[in-house]
Amino acid sequence: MDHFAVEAASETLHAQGFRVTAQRRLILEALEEADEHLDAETLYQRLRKRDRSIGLATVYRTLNVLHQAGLIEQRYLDQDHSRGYYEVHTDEHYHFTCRQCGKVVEFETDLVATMRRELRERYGAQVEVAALHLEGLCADCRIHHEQE
Amino acid sequence: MDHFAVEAASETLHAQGFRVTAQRRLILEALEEADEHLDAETLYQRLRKRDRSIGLATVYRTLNVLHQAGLIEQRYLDQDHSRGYYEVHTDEHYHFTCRQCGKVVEFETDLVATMRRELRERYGAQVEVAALHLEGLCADCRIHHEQE
DNA sequence: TTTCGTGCAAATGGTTTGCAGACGC
DNA sequence: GCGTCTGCAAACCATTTGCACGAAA
Repeated sequence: MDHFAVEAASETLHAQGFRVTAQRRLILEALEEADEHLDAETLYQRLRKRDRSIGLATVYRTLNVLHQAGLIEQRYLDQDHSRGYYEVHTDEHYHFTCRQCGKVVEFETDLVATMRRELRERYGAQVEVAALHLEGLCADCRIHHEQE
Repeated sequence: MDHFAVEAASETLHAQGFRVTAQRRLILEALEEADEHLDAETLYQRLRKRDRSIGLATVYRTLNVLHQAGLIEQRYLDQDHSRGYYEVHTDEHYHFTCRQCGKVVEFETDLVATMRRELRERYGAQVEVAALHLEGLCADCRIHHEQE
C-alpha cells in the first residue's frame, strides 16, 4: 500500500545495479503491506493471488537480492530454524516467540549495543550482525500454565 | 576421556527413561572430548573411526535425545543457519563468529539475564531459551582489513 | 541488443523416517 | 520377552540452480 516506500526501495535497487522488475515491485509491496513476518512460501501464496505466473524460485532469488541490498532482514523465529522469515528493515528490534501459542512479540533494547561495545573492548572484535531470539511463554500462556 | 561425565550423563538418560546404548556412550564421549562445536557430519566421521558400523541416522537421533535430556545444546554458528552445531551443556555462554576467518569466540555476559528480566517486567513474558549469536570481524582480521 | 531476470523442473543437502533385525533392561 | 534402538535406504523439505525464454536498460 505504501507506494512511496516501494519507490524508495526501487531506487535503492537501481542504485546498486539491480534491475527493477514487475515481480520485484510486487514482492516489495507484499512485504511492505504485511505486518507479520513472512516465510517464502507464505509470501509466494499471496503473490500468486495477484500474479498467477510468478515462480517460487523468483521469490527466493528476490528475497536474497533485497537482503543484499539491505532492504529486508532475514530472521529465524522457529525453535528448529527450519525456515527463514523476512521483514522490511526498520528500527533495530528483536523477537520473542511464545512456544505455546506461537505469538511473536517485538521489542527494542539497547543491551545489544552494550554487548557490541563489550566485545570490542574485551576481544577487539567488530560486531556487524547480531542475531538475538528469545523463546518462552507469553503473559497469557504463562497465566494459563500456572492455573493448571 | 572424561569418564565421569559420560557416566553422569548416562544416569541422566536412564533416569529419563532412555536406554543407555554403546552408540550413545560413544557419542557422549566424542562430545565431551571435543572442545570445538561439532556438526552431525563431523561427529559422524569421528565416530566411524571407533565404530565402523555406526549410522548417521543414529547420530542425529542421539543428538535429539541428548538435547531433549538437557545434556547438550544446539547452536547455529553459520551465517546461513544451514546446519546445527552441538556442544555439551556447561555454563551459559554465547558465540561470536568471525566472518573472515571463521573463528568462533565464546563469551559470557549477564546482559541476557538482564534482558530476561526486562521482558518479564515489560511484557510479563517468561523467557526460557535465549539464542544470541554475533558475527563480524575478529581482532586479527579487523587489523588486516584496516591495513588495506 | 546486450545482459540480467524469470519460470520451470530438477538438483542439493541437512535432517528425518519406515522398516526389519538387534539389544538394553 | 517386551519395547526401544540401530543401520540402511528412501523420503522430506526449504532453498538453490541450470537452462531457454522474456524483458529491463
